[in-house]
Amino acid sequence: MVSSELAWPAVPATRRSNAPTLEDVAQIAGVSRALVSLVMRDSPRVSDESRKRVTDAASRLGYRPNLMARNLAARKTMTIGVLLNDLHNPWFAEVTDGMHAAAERHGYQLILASGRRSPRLESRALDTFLASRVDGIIVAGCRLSAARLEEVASEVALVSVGRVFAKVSFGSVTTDDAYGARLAVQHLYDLGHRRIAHIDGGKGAGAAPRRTGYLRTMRRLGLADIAQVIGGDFTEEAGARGAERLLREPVLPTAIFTANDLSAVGTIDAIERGGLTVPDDVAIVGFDNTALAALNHIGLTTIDQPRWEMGAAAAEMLVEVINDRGELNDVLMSPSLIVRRTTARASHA
Amino acid sequence: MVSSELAWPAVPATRRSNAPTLEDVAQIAGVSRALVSLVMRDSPRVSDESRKRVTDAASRLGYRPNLMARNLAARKTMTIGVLLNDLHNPWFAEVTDGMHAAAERHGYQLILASGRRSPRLESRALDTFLASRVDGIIVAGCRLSAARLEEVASEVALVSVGRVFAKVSFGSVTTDDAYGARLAVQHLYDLGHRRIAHIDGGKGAGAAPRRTGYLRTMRRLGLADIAQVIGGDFTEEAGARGAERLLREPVLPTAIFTANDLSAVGTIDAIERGGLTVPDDVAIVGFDNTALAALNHIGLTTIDQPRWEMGAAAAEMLVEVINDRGELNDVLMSPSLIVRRTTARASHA
DNA sequence: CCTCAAGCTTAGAGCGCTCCAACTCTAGAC
DNA sequence: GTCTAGAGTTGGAGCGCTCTAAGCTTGAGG
Repeated sequence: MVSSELAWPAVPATRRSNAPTLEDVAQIAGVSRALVSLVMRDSPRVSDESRKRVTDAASRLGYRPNLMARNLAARKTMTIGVLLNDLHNPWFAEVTDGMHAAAERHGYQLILASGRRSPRLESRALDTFLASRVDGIIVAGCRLSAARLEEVASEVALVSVGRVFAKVSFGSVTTDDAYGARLAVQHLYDLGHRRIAHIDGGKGAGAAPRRTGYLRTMRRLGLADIAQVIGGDFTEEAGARGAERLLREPVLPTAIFTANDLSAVGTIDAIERGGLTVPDDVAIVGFDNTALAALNHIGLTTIDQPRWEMGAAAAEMLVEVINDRGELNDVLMSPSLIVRRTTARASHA
Repeated sequence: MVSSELAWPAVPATRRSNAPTLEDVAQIAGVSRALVSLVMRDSPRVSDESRKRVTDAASRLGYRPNLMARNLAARKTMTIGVLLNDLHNPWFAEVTDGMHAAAERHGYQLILASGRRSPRLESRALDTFLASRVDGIIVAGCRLSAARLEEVASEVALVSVGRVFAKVSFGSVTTDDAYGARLAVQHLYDLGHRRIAHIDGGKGAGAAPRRTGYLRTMRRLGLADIAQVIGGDFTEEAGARGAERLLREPVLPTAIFTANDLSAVGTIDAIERGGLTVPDDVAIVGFDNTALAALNHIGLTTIDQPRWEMGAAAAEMLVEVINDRGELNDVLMSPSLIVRRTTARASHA
């Protein structure tokens, strides 16, 4: 008892944690700290014998390099901070998968943070990334102002996915939403539809280009005079309200293009409640190709965004910039049409 | 030119990065490094005047504490690593929200990682957490073996959400799935249903207790002889197949309890394709109360898991343990019944 | 026998911060 | 006037790692 009490102060006050360090491994292996460091970093300039002694000692101790110490000393972290605006939206999941793949290929790690749909929290998460000295940042579906992002971009390379900003010093990867809208309208036109309405997404992300894409295509097809935009906000509710409003009009559209899949589901619901059938009485095209659209129960014709590829492209661009091998720019990716069961040839055609 | 060349070596070789440090702030403010450190950590033992000088200098320089250096020196990170098994599943989003709230309340940060449905990647993510010396780890819906998690738990406090493990040294927070199943069956029973079938989730997480909960409740209600479990796997497809199989039987169930919402949608779809209506011919109860169930278009009666609360409870428990104020144990949370439009009084009752 | 390059290994000076012991000042108690 | 108790501040020793420059072998070439 007494001996242990006496022994207590002998424990170096400078080592509280019991996690083994490089030093410990070096001591056991009978080599210098630097050599252990080289082995840990897979340096080729280490003899096989030394390597084995070190790895043996390390595994015996259960040694695990301390990333904070390593990154601090190496002055780089090999990690990319990814700010996801909303974990609830599966769009982000697939984009993130693409980023992971690209980052991995280049030896980078991803650390994720959720903005929880709040600009304030998003901003805070970015501060944490900066404080952690990540090598680059990707913001996905970010609600922050261009000014705030500029600020961040002045400290570290940054790429925005899913949202472009005019005249900024950071990169972006987005879908060509206007083109997607054109695909939707053209598809309906090809099926013989002429009276095609659009339930839009109001001020939501991507709503504007989808709306103008719709209008422009209608004009191009000579249908400008019967183009009809109903205000919405990307919710199921909005889709239903829009459809109800259309149902009250004297002459019904034969097809509706909604700003996203969720609204499309609301639209379908309202139309069926109104006693009409989809696609026979009214054809519907959504946007985003979410899991919802793919449900057999729904079978929604929609526009697919290359989410995975967008994530991969963003990470790829960022890595190139971090390594001074490229520069940031705005990448526009092409969406594609996914035909399912909510569209069919116009009945009067 | 020459002067700049001569000047080059004069730049201290010890400062490559241009990010300002504590030292820089101290110099500008005319105080010691220690004082700046105190101000940065909001210490109360700093005079107002010094505080102002320091904060002024800091903001002038755009100083931002280096988290790696801070955590290294402080021997703690005030962060909790959260391993999400699958970003695609919105279940994780809500659980994470709960964690965020609890962590925030205690001054902890969350860093997220995605296991992307792969045990190998999950394991790697845990290694990264350990290397980053997080103060605690929460694994959500983790597919890793108990042995592997034990290993991790031996290095840092760990809590599992959504999955219990027998006799382990880490905590868990899960839903009482058996009780949820009982709620579902009892609800149907109260509506007059007797012939209640179950389409299960096979070997999926939570499938077993839901199945046994169903069977036990049927027995308790004296319906053991007409209990019927159809094999499934949590997919829409499985729900449809199960329903089709039931439709081929001589005597139909008047109600079906499916292991999750997605299967329920498949079941509804198959039943309606079979010419029957929900809920008049067959009532359906799902499980999980996902966004899918809440869609107006679907209106699924289902069992709600207190996801947010589960996340919060997990983070809360972890923080208590980290601060030596509590211990890890297994928490079972109660689900509740959400009645929507896929259940109604049995027609023959 | 000396030289030298190649291959391995090491010492030591940081990285940017925290934390503790110690120091300097008042200002009030006696 | 001395003493003491804070309050405020500081130097310096780490935290665990990387990286540079230099050191030690060894064996081939001269």
